[in-house]
Amino acid sequence: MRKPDLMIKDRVNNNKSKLRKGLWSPEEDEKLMRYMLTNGQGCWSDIARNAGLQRCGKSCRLRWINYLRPDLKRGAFSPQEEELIIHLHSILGNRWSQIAARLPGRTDNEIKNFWNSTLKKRFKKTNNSTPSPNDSDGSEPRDHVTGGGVMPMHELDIMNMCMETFSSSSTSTMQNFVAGGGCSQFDPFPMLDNRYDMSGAAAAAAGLFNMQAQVGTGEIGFYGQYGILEDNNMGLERDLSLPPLESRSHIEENINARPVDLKSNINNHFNNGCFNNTDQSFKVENMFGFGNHAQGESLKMGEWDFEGLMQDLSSFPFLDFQVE
DNA sequence: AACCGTACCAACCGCGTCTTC
DNA sequence: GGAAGACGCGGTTGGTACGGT
Repeated sequence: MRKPDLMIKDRVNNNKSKLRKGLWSPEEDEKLMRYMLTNGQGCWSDIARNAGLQRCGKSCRLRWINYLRPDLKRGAFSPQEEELIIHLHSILGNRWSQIAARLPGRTDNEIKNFWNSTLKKRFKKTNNSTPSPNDSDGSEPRDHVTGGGVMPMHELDIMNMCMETFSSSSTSTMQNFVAGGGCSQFDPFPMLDNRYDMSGAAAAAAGLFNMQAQVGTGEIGFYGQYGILEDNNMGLERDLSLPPLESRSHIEENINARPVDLKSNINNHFNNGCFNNTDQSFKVENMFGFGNHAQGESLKMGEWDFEGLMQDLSSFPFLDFQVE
């Protein structure tokens, strides 16, 4: 993208509003990063002001969510992630945030871009048809196939993939998953929450920072998130209809890309127990993100069909680990 | 080497929803 | 109850990278 020094023009253009637009400079990134790590998330317009950024809160929010968040996974989508995106899109349509919620470390923007730039074209080429019936505009989920008969090939692939994924983990894995939450006394990433935390027994066994929970490589990751959908032990059935968002399993590799001081800051923070998955005092609300999406609230607009949807999803063979 | 077209992606914009006063 | 501000989402834009000619 544009080099920071080429943004002078932008700066000049935006003198009137005093608010910068365009690409973020490394200095701005660092300011925002520092502020978020020190103060945590709050009102975005306050964050923008207090962090000394001449940006609107909206811009700060976007930058944080799409780029600075330590748990973001960068790089190409794995074939398994592609499959999952295709599958979820066939069900959810262009509800990128909901799709992203099931792909650890991926943002809605990233998935949206990937869909529009890659998958859409690929399907046009190979199929002369759309990747999913939603592709036409995607705003409305189609009737999904679980009740209806023919299962598209990619869904069979996903089933196979997930069966492999859980062939050695199944129920106990998911119980561990649910029981293995982290703690959070100070969380600079309230939006991320510990709900993403701990991709199951693998995490419990290996420890977060040693675990390379590569999404789509067979470790428990995003598929596992479905696993808590019907875990009634927590009495959270309804809330669990919105499974966890991203895991933090890629924090370390992202941290490594940060300036040293920030890196140590983050490490200190996490080592101080926030991701200590042996902490038995974990909070349910942290684990499941009551701070945000799944706040135990009523379904919001646009989620009206989601519960039923997920119920249908639970009928997928590859989700059988839930009820074994 | 220069040009062109395409792919990719960061960021903005507009709108709907939620929250607060 | 209504207005204002904040937030979140999806669509779109615009710039850079890259490959082909």
